[in-house]
Amino acid sequence: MLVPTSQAQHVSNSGSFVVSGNEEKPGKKKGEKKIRKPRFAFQTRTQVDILDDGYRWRKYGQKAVKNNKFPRSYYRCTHLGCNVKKQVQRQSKDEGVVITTYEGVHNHPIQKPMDNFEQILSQMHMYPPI
DNA sequence: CGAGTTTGACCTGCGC
DNA sequence: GCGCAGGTCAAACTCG
Repeated sequence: MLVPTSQAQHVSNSGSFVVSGNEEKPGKKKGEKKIRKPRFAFQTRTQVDILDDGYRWRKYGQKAVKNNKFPRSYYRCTHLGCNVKKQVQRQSKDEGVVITTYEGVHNHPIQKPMDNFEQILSQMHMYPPI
Protein backbone atom coordinates (compact mmCIF):
# COMPACT_ATOMS: atom_id res chain seq x y z
CA MET A 1 0.00 0.00 0.00
CA LEU A 2 1.01 3.54 -0.24
CA VAL A 3 2.40 5.61 2.51
CA PRO A 4 -0.40 6.43 4.88
CA THR A 5 -0.14 10.11 4.32
CA SER A 6 -2.98 11.19 2.18
CA GLN A 7 -5.10 8.15 1.82
CA ALA A 8 -4.95 7.00 5.39
CA GLN A 9 -6.04 10.35 6.65
CA HIS A 10 -8.92 10.16 4.30
CA VAL A 11 -10.36 7.43 6.43
CA SER A 12 -13.07 8.78 8.60
CA ASN A 13 -12.58 6.66 11.67
CA SER A 14 -8.85 6.83 11.45
CA GLY A 15 -7.20 7.82 14.67
CA SER A 16 -3.68 9.05 14.43
CA PHE A 17 -1.02 6.94 12.88
CA VAL A 18 1.94 6.44 15.06
CA VAL A 19 5.44 6.72 13.77
CA SER A 20 7.82 5.19 16.20
CA GLY A 21 11.51 5.47 15.77
CA ASN A 22 12.88 2.11 14.93
CA GLU A 23 16.53 1.30 14.90
CA GLU A 24 18.17 -0.96 12.49
CA LYS A 25 19.33 -4.35 13.54
CA PRO A 26 20.62 -4.35 17.07
CA GLY A 27 24.28 -5.00 17.15
CA LYS A 28 24.78 -3.11 13.94
CA LYS A 29 26.49 0.19 13.66
CA LYS A 30 25.52 3.04 15.83
CA GLY A 31 22.51 5.09 14.97
CA GLU A 32 23.40 7.03 11.91
CA LYS A 33 22.13 10.44 10.99
CA LYS A 34 19.66 8.85 8.68
CA ILE A 35 16.03 9.02 9.55
CA ARG A 36 14.72 6.12 11.52
CA LYS A 37 12.45 3.68 9.88
CA PRO A 38 8.88 4.73 10.30
CA ARG A 39 6.80 2.09 11.97
CA PHE A 40 3.05 2.18 11.98
CA ALA A 41 0.38 -0.31 12.74
CA PHE A 42 -3.27 -0.55 12.01
CA GLN A 43 -6.10 -2.81 12.79
CA THR A 44 -8.10 -4.45 10.06
CA ARG A 45 -11.37 -6.26 10.24
CA THR A 46 -11.14 -9.20 7.91
CA GLN A 47 -11.66 -12.90 7.92
CA VAL A 48 -8.48 -13.68 6.09
CA ASP A 49 -5.12 -12.73 7.44
CA ILE A 50 -3.71 -12.49 3.95
CA LEU A 51 -4.18 -8.80 3.24
CA ASP A 52 -2.98 -8.18 -0.27
CA ASP A 53 -2.44 -4.48 -0.22
CA GLY A 54 -0.93 -4.40 -3.68
CA TYR A 55 2.63 -5.22 -2.79
CA ARG A 56 4.26 -8.57 -2.99
CA TRP A 57 5.23 -10.07 0.33
CA ARG A 58 7.38 -13.01 1.15
CA LYS A 59 6.90 -14.75 4.43
CA TYR A 60 10.14 -15.29 6.27
CA GLY A 61 9.01 -16.44 9.64
CA GLN A 62 6.26 -17.35 11.98
CA LYS A 63 6.48 -17.22 15.71
CA ALA A 64 4.01 -17.63 18.49
CA VAL A 65 3.48 -14.66 20.74
CA LYS A 66 2.48 -14.44 24.34
CA ASN A 67 -0.86 -12.90 25.08
CA ASN A 68 -2.02 -14.40 21.86
CA LYS A 69 -2.95 -17.91 21.00
CA PHE A 70 -2.33 -17.37 17.33
CA PRO A 71 1.12 -17.15 15.80
CA ARG A 72 2.45 -13.98 14.27
CA SER A 73 3.56 -13.96 10.67
CA TYR A 74 6.57 -12.02 9.46
CA TYR A 75 6.54 -10.74 5.90
CA ARG A 76 9.04 -8.85 3.82
CA CYS A 77 8.66 -6.90 0.59
CA THR A 78 10.18 -8.85 -2.25
CA HIS A 79 10.94 -5.78 -4.33
CA LEU A 80 14.63 -5.27 -4.88
CA GLY A 81 15.90 -2.49 -2.70
CA CYS A 82 12.69 -2.28 -0.76
CA ASN A 83 13.41 -3.40 2.76
CA VAL A 84 9.94 -2.93 4.07
CA LYS A 85 8.84 -5.39 6.69
CA LYS A 86 5.37 -6.27 7.78
CA GLN A 87 3.95 -8.27 10.63
CA VAL A 88 0.50 -9.75 10.80
CA GLN A 89 -0.95 -10.73 14.11
CA ARG A 90 -4.39 -11.96 14.94
CA GLN A 91 -6.36 -10.96 17.96
CA SER A 92 -6.87 -13.87 20.28
CA LYS A 93 -10.10 -12.34 21.43
CA ASP A 94 -11.52 -11.73 18.01
CA GLU A 95 -10.50 -14.01 15.23
CA GLY A 96 -11.81 -11.57 12.67
CA VAL A 97 -9.47 -8.81 13.72
CA VAL A 98 -5.89 -8.71 12.60
CA ILE A 99 -3.18 -6.24 13.52
CA THR A 100 -0.86 -5.41 10.68
CA THR A 101 2.36 -3.62 11.48
CA TYR A 102 4.38 -2.02 8.71
CA GLU A 103 8.01 -1.09 9.05
CA GLY A 104 9.68 1.19 6.56
CA VAL A 105 8.41 2.84 3.41
CA HIS A 106 8.12 1.53 -0.11
CA ASN A 107 10.18 3.20 -2.77
CA HIS A 108 8.37 1.69 -5.71
CA PRO A 109 4.86 1.79 -7.11
CA ILE A 110 2.24 -0.79 -6.45
CA GLN A 111 2.42 -3.80 -8.69
CA LYS A 112 -1.23 -4.57 -8.50
CA PRO A 113 -4.31 -2.64 -9.48
CA MET A 114 -6.37 -1.58 -6.51
CA ASP A 115 -9.38 -3.79 -6.70
CA ASN A 116 -11.13 -3.70 -3.39
CA PHE A 117 -8.10 -2.11 -1.87
CA GLU A 118 -10.12 0.96 -1.11
CA GLN A 119 -12.52 -1.21 0.76
CA ILE A 120 -9.75 -2.56 2.90
CA LEU A 121 -8.31 0.88 3.32
CA SER A 122 -11.64 2.15 4.57
CA GLN A 123 -11.77 -0.54 7.15
CA MET A 124 -8.31 -0.07 8.42
CA HIS A 125 -7.56 2.40 11.12
CA MET A 126 -4.41 3.19 12.92
CA TYR A 127 -3.49 1.50 16.10
CA PRO A 128 -1.84 3.90 18.57
CA PRO A 129 -0.25 1.72 21.21
CA ILE A 130 2.63 -0.14 19.65
C1' DC B 1 10.92 -23.20 -14.13
C1' DG B 2 10.21 -19.56 -10.83
C1' DA B 3 8.46 -17.50 -6.93
C1' DG B 4 6.67 -18.10 -2.60
C1' DT B 5 5.66 -20.97 1.55
C1' DT B 6 7.11 -24.06 5.28
C1' DT B 7 9.43 -25.49 9.33
C1' DG B 8 13.25 -26.02 12.33
C1' DA B 9 17.56 -24.34 13.73
C1' DC B 10 20.48 -20.49 14.76
C1' DC B 11 21.72 -15.88 16.63
C1' DT B 12 21.54 -12.01 19.64
C1' DG B 13 20.00 -9.38 23.62
C1' DC B 14 18.43 -9.30 28.25
C1' DG B 15 17.38 -10.94 32.94
C1' DC B 16 18.56 -13.33 36.87
C1' DG C 1 27.47 -17.51 33.21
C1' DC C 2 23.31 -19.59 31.84
C1' DG C 3 18.68 -19.70 30.22
C1' DC C 4 14.89 -17.63 27.95
C1' DA C 5 12.62 -15.02 24.42
C1' DG C 6 12.13 -12.86 20.19
C1' DG C 7 13.62 -12.48 15.57
C1' DT C 8 15.86 -14.13 11.33
C1' DC C 9 17.83 -17.37 7.97
C1' DA C 10 18.04 -21.12 5.06
C1' DA C 11 17.03 -25.68 2.69
C1' DA C 12 13.35 -28.24 0.76
C1' DC C 13 8.81 -28.46 -0.96
C1' DT C 14 4.62 -26.97 -3.32
C1' DC C 15 1.97 -24.50 -6.54
C1' DG C 16 1.04 -21.87 -10.80
